Amino acid sequence: MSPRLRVPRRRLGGTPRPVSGPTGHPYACPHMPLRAHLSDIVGDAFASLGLDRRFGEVVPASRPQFGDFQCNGAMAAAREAGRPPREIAADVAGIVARAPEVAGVDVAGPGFINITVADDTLGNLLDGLCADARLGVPTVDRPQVVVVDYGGPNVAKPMHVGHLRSTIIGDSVARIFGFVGHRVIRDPHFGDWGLQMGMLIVELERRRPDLPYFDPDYTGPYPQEPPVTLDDLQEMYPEVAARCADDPEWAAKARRATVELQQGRPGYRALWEHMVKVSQESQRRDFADLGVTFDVWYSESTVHDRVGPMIERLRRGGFVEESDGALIVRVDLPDDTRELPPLILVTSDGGYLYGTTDLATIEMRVEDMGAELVLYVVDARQSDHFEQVFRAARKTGIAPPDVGLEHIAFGTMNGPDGKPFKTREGGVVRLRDLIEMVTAAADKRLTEAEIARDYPPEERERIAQQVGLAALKFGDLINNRVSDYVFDLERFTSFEGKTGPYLQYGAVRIKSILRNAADRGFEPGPIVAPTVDAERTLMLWLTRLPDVVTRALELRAPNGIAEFAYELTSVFNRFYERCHIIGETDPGRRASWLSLVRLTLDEISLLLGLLGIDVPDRM
RNA sequence: GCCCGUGUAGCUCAGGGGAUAGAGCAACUGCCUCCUAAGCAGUAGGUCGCAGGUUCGAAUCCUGCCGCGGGCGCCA
Repeated sequence: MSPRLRVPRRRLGGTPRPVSGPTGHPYACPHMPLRAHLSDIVGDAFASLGLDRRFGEVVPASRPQFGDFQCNGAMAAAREAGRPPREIAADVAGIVARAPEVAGVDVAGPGFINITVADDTLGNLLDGLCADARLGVPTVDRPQVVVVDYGGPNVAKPMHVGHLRSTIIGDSVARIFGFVGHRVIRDPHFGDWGLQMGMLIVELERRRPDLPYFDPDYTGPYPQEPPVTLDDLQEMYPEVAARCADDPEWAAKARRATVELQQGRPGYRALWEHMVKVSQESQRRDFADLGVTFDVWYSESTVHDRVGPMIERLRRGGFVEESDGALIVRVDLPDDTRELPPLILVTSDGGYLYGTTDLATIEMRVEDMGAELVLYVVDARQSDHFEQVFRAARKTGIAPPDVGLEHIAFGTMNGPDGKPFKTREGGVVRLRDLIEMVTAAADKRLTEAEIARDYPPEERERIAQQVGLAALKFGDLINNRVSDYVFDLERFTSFEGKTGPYLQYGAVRIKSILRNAADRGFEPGPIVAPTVDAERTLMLWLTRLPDVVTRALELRAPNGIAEFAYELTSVFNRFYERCHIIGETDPGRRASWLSLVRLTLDEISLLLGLLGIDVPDRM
């Protein structure tokens, strides 16, 4: 079983309510997309034969030589109708052929209904799209407050390639939700309250026992200057983590320090503030360089003050029990086919775990932020954790039934050996280094391109950044979200073929055409019926945007958008080769083409925008 | 052991009931007196892990098996 991605559905056998929020999306729809319109026409035909109109569902043709769209409903309807599918198809085709939007209908094979759209319908439709700022994409009729939790930086842990996926996918998902009209709140949800803090405290104490943070009797003000740099922290963390793994005594020390920090020991709190600040400064810079922004910068510690009352309320509600000295919420269900451990609220030594803060964070998001849907863009390996947290939130009423909680899981970035990616030295690749590598590669390519010779240095630099980031983001987003994939630096620094720069290049070509046209005084005009195959194909593809965005929204997955953006660009490039716009002597056709390519530019820009990728003016 | 994910061209990956399974890279052949060649056109490359089942139709859904990755009470 287990398909990869599909429209969210009930995932928990026997869970009283689905984890997902309502995902139905009746749209307030100003421009009926072409495919939906044809489905209506064909659906009417089925209905007039006394059959379910849903058999009329039309999809883009799988074999373009037979038509623009196809309907496979006749085969499906055959049993119900008690008639041969080809007969049904022929009847439907006869009716559909009368529609003015339809230029031709054929029945093929066992009962495929192939539809060719009328050229003037296509021209009119595209001309209408030019006037629509949303390019045909409807907004949801019931906007929701959607919290997107992504990025996942932790104190002291440098951002590495693992953070890339969460950051880029989360950013794109947030953009998609925002574009269709939801009110999106982006929150990186810093990890600043867990055991890693205790580890860092005891490690620093081991190295610098003289510092006042560790003296319980010290009362005076603590130093303003941070006692550690980010480099110190990043060097300390792996060392102490390894020691705690080997030595139970150190692990116990770290847990004790964590509890004392959480309980407010002044020296630890002062130290903690320094460590948080030092880490965040660098991480904000990384996010900024990726072009990724957040609306709030909350963290685990943000909800610390509500943890106590929350636990008290859960205790009174009878949701909590004690087990081996810890306070837990049981989340297993009678018909589970596996063992799901309870959520631990308070450890046996009095500390809070990230499940505790996650639960309190849901409470905050619901009560204070008005969240109706929360999306957690986090590594698939944490799916059990979210299952526990979501079940606990449902069971305790912290998440009301109409609030959606979804784990937007993604696969691991592996090395060539199929294991999570590591450098040759065994370390992780830092995000910062990765950004620099792709930028350098883009700069190199720019040097090779003659056209960039006379660009001002600042523009060159900006182009190199935009192109490098495009390669990086597209290289990740083109992958299916839940699949693991192999990290290949060559792919991220390659600018040919199915890459981000290929899309930017297509868009840049259009900008160049539009500039050249303007220089010659050529104005865009009404889009008219196509006269060339490549032009017609481009038009057809341009009508597909709404379906693509809708599907990406439903799946919470950007790769369909990346895929379509590539295909659209590819279709444009064929048109570009075939039809020379500036050289076109028929003024009406030239004006139509100018509008067509401008529309193409708008669509590519929109799609790239949803992926978090900018388009330079030239490259 | 139980649970989750995954297996498609030499490589990296799309596609998840519909016609002859796609793309990029790598290989090979062409195309810059013409809007940017980061491009375009073409050739070659596949028992969709294996075996059953459901269906008019299966890479896609179901069952079993095999390989790989991951998770499984006080880490995040």
